[in-house]
Amino acid sequence: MPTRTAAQRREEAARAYDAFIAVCPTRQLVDRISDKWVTLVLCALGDGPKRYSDLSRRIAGVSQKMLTQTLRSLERDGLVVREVTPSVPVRVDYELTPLGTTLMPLIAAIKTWAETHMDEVATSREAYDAVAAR
Amino acid sequence: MPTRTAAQRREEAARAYDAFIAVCPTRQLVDRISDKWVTLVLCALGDGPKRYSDLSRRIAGVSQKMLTQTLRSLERDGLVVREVTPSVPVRVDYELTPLGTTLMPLIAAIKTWAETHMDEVATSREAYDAVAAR
DNA sequence: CGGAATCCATAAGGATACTG
DNA sequence: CAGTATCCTTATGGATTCCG
Repeated sequence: MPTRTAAQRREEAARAYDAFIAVCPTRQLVDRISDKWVTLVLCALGDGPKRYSDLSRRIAGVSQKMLTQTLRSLERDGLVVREVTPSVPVRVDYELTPLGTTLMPLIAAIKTWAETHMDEVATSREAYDAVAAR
Repeated sequence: MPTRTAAQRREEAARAYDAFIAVCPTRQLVDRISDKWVTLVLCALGDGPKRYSDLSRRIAGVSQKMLTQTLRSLERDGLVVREVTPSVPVRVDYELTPLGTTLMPLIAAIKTWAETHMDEVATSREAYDAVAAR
């Protein structure tokens, strides 16, 4: 009889796998929200559908290339839907899918942590830099 | 004759964006956990202090350059502490600070979402790519 | 309006070699 | 052991131009 049960060994293996193998789902999700604009786009879509031009206006500083690229990847991941109205000129709306919506509480949690603790981080940075400057 | 040229409007947008970045703690946190290795390091430190060499072994695929760089930035942000034991050879341990520990539930939430929904994302990607291939 | 395609500067990051 | 320094390749992303 081993010192660890099969369940314990499985759990350890799963933890190791989940955390450190490149193909783990967590890694992929982190890569996803890592993108500079993904969070901002999801945030902008959080309170309802938006037109392409609305998004580009709301997310100041985004280039047309990056906005399109971000929207495409989100569409590919099934997090947003793209709806084209073939009028003249064309009208394109983007909307969160149900799956994309389930991601919003996560964004909210990140936001909450940030608003609660980022001042501590800022303080720590100043202290660190002050020492490094000497 | 417009009141402002396109260039002027772009410049204003960029300035507004900079201001937004400066005051937005969420943006800063996202930038932080966006880093490819930050989440993995925090995860590895989640169950106790680790030596430098332990970390580099546990986080398969990280180069020593990126590991050091990541640890430095986390130390600067006050999320981990670096403890040097001046033995021969040197021994360096890294440990989560209380502040760093408060970030763990967030990582856990991300992990949970990923494990719950990444298969849907994968399915969506396959469907999207299948259409694009035609 | 909502993109696609191209060009190009910069930054990120890996490999390697060396050090206290 | 725990880094630092350097080189060099690749990825990122902005600007610009053109199109249905």
